[in-house]
Amino acid sequence: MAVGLREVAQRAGVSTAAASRALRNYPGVGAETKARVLRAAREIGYEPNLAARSLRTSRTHSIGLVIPDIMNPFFSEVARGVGDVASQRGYSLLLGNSDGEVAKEEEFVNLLLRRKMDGLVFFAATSVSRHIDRARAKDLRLVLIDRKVAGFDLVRTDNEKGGVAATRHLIELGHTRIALISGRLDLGTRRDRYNGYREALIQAGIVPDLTLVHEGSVKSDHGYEATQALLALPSPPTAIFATTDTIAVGVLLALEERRLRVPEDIAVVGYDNTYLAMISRPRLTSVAQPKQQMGQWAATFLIDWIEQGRAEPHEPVEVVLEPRLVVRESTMPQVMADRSRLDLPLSGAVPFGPSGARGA
Amino acid sequence: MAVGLREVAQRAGVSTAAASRALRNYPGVGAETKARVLRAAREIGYEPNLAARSLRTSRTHSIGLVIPDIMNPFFSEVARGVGDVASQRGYSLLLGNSDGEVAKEEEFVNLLLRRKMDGLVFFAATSVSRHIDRARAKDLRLVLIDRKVAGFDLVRTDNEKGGVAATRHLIELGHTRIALISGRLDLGTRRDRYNGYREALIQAGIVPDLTLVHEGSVKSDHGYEATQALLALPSPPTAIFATTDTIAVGVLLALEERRLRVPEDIAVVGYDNTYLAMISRPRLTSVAQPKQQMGQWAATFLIDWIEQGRAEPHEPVEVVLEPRLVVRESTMPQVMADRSRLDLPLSGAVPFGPSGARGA
DNA sequence: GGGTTTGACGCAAACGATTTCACAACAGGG
DNA sequence: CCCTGTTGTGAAATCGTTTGCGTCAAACCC
Repeated sequence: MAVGLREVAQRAGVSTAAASRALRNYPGVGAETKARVLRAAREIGYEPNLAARSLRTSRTHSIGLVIPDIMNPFFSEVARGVGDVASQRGYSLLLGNSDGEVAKEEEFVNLLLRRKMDGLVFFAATSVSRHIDRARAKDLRLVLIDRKVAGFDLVRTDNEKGGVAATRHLIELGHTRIALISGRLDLGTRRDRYNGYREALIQAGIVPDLTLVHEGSVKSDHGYEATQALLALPSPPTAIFATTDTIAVGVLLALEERRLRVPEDIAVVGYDNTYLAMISRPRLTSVAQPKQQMGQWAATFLIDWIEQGRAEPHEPVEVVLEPRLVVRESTMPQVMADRSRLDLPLSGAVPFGPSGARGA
Repeated sequence: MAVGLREVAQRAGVSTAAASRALRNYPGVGAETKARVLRAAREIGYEPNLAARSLRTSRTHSIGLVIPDIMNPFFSEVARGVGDVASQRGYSLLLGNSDGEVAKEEEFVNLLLRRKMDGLVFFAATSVSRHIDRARAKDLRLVLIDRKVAGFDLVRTDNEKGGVAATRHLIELGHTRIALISGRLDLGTRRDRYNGYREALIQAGIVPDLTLVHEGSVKSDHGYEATQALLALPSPPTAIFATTDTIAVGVLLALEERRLRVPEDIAVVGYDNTYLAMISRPRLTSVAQPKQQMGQWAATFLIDWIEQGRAEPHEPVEVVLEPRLVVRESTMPQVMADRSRLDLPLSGAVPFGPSGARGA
């Protein structure tokens, strides 16, 4: 009943070897024979068994993607980018949600090993951990996004520059007491944004004030609570830089409850330019990262590596994409006044090319 | 260099057969031998090759998920539900974005066949198509979400009831001219919501007015444009039922531009209760579907089917989950006044059990 | 026309596990 | 002491491909 290569070969009156070569149009098989094999395959509805092929070739044509949570709009956009490139180049994508927990990450790395996936795109929770060392030992192909890990390729945006852009924008609007609300600062990306914030302040001759810096989680709750704390200060800030749109949403809520006007009383900048930023009222000025592109780059890298190999020893590659400040009403009321259309990135792929990237 | 079962067996001084049994703790191997094998395996860091296993057992322990677009918050929540159950039960999840295009769906079904995945959770673009027939012929295990296809299991929510709930809510608030803006009505779910809307109107003695019904896409653009059209009517509606939160976002935008107050001038209800609903201003009253649960159910179903098989011939099962109306300020200004916290579903799993479901 | 190159094709050995079956070894019962 | 049943173990077949190598005929060269 099972229709395998054997059946195809039999029907075409050739050996399985010939059939195999014909189907993959591999040299060494005559035109006429090939046609006969192809026809036979079509007639009996042959589909190659990829498990068998993998066993033989030790290539699975599948890559993994480990992210903290697919429900987070940032990650789902990246995932979309990875998925597009993967399917376009003939790879399957295996998805894993780690919730940022090392244990779950480890589980997926294990799976990668057992399934013999060809590679992995990885948002690591931390830069050093047992499973990453193991991955290194087994010389897995790993491409990281946003978190630098020694020895592996990395795709990221310039978060420091983003932090500078956001802060400088507020400074140019005349603000001097600018607060920062962030997730835990032990992570590279957040640390970079914070550094950018500091740097912009210092460059403008403003002395950074640590009472205006709130470190916590990236959840809206934290934005909400931190804002309340900030407003209770003797001299509260006139602007808030939330290093995540999700945090910014909490900030806006707290301000709304206090009946403070945004941006007249307090200006707010977010980060990531998810559609939270476009939907909130007022719409959020936010630092955009090319999320889909990040995914596309990571996948392209990984697959190129898989298919072309590498000269050894090699320097790990690092692609740094540029962030872009998108100004909306939460800092400048007039700016969106005439923009009537809403461009939710709810579907459709972005065009993708090497533009905007630079190696390092 | 490669460490396989052979090496483990050799090191433990047994045959590969014994080693295989020991590692899967399959009966027929002595306690002492087993211990030796396990230790040997651990010592040399053995990981079974799943491709080889699949080849032999014709089970891959992997399932596919085909959705239109992972960037759509509705689908990413469902995906999270599917992913959680899959990984909890030891399955890998392969993700495919179809963009609702039949061609891409077909591609993924092909892949399913070739990779010999154990099953597929599927948001089909249409109920009848070549690849679904093919799937039927090859007796693939398919579980559908939201779109009924003859002969296959289905997980859905009661969209008609949801439509009734939304509409009745507006009626109870005193509205009689209630518009509906929807995506294309040829899809079952949307048709059901529309039917619920009609039914609720008729039950309340209101004659449905077709000039108040706008069919188009589910994008925000459509909501925006349809609203403009509705406002241009000689007697415009006092309430709008948008059958998707994304549409509702466009509606709110159009109303805001006309300086119409929501809900005082026009009330708005959305559908899906994505976080768009919680973030927009005013927050949207919306019909909630238990999205993660839908995914969890679908995956549970599929895996149960895979592992336990079925009595043949079987009736396809249909699980219908209950929608729930979440009332917010876009219909009742006072309702959220004291709710200070924001509960963005940006991470974390929901508890999951059979509650709330009924078979059919 | 003999020798050599070429190209098409088949044989059979992998790949790394699972599983069937046969066979020891050993115990207990008659 | 033989027979039977139980339990643990190993040899070998198998899953469906790919691929190295050998064969053979046709084509080519001088």
